[in-house]
Amino acid sequence: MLLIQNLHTDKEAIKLRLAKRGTDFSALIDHAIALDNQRKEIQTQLDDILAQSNQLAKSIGQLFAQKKIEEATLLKSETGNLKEQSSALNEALKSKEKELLEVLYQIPNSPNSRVPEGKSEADNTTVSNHGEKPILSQKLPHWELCEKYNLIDFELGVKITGAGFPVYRGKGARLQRALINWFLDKARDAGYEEIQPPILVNEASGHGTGQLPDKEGQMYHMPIDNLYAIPTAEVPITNMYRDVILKEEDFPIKNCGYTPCFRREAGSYGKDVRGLNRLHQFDKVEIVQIQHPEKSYEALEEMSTYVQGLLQELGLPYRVLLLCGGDTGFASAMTYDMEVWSAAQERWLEVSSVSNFETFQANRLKLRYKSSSGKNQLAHTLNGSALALPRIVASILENNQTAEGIIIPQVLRPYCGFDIIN
RNA sequence: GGAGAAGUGGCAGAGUGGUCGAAUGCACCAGUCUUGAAAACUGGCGUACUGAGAGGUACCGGGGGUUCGAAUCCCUCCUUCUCCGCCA
Repeated sequence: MLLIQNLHTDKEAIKLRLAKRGTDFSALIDHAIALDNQRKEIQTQLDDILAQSNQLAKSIGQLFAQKKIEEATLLKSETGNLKEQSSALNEALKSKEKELLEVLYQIPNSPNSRVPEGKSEADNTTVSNHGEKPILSQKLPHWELCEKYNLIDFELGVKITGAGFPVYRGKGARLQRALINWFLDKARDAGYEEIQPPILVNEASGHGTGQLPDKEGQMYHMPIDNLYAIPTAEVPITNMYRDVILKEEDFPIKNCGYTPCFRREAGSYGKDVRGLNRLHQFDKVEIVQIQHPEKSYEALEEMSTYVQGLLQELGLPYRVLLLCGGDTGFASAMTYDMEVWSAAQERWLEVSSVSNFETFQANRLKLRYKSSSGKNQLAHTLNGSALALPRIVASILENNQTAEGIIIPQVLRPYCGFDIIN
């Protein structure tokens, strides 16, 4: 959520930056400012009435103490009017605040100046390309390879749960475990503290990172206890810092965590959901940083470099995209996507998204730090996948297929305990 | 799941309807003293909204209520502790 104070002071600049998303948010911003001005006015009136009430109550108290019952009773009769006014104003204030919040919830983060203008993924900038696309004699898509080598059983998952809940078995399961462990070890080496968070979160956490209220339909919800299955470890890990005031020397905070992730993916169809391309349950190692505002873009680059290092070690051809305004996530100010080449599908698959949210999340989270001047200021939050498993697996299987079997990347062999799937 | 007790500032802890945003102690910050430190002394020491400022308002686990007035009374939810039950 954008800061209403910033909308007051930087209105035009923010409008200009938001325009890069390809949608005009001017009207919403003007509306928000108008609502906030109305809110302030009501607030001032209410404060004034409450001040009068408090004064009166104090006087009544004193009169009672002095046993001046009659005078006190007289004053009491004056309070009715004030009470009516204050409860009316209070209601007006609450509804105005709610109205304002609803408008603010609709305004996405304002993109960083380096973010290119554009409406859709077609307008993303390719920052770099790495590695060679393999030339294969046989090109089986990963879902056929999974069946051939009995690695992942999609239909068994349908039987047990439903589409998008695959069953990993044998070397398929071991490869999963190997990837998770390798990712976590690499993250730890890079200075990230390993976290094992809960994978069910409460409503407050959903609001903290912005999944609620707008993306409610994308999460699995357990109404009996009003808990949500996390769509990413970002939710529980970032929420560790909800309502926290950090010291400046606490920066940077670097956390990583492996969790299963659950996404309803309502509305997806076709080739996008084939095989491992899009699942309802998948595994991911996430990296999260809480940073000083002056250091957050440095951190973004560092995280991008880190993720690319993983892809290089896995030997997967990949490209880095700087997302355009329209494709940048709602809460993000700037996002790099890493996509790996899927040799049999002959398409790029997104395996990581590294974003700087600046204060957008911190504002909702009330995640602040005490600056050297002693003032509490919002921190910056960043996160990225490092990495999401399914598409990495798809890419390894497809790119490394040979007549003899699927060659396991060197770095994973000690973790897998085998070097080929055949 | 059942029964009981409790939740107050960074921590400890007083406060059971009226000058209480909250005593006191510890911690912390600044100053005095000291070559320096410690001790002692003096002062400061929560967050948010609002206002140019003085100030005003809200917050004593969350929400709601009673009252002229609530940390204090009532309802409800959450959390913690003790006992019982169940259980990886």
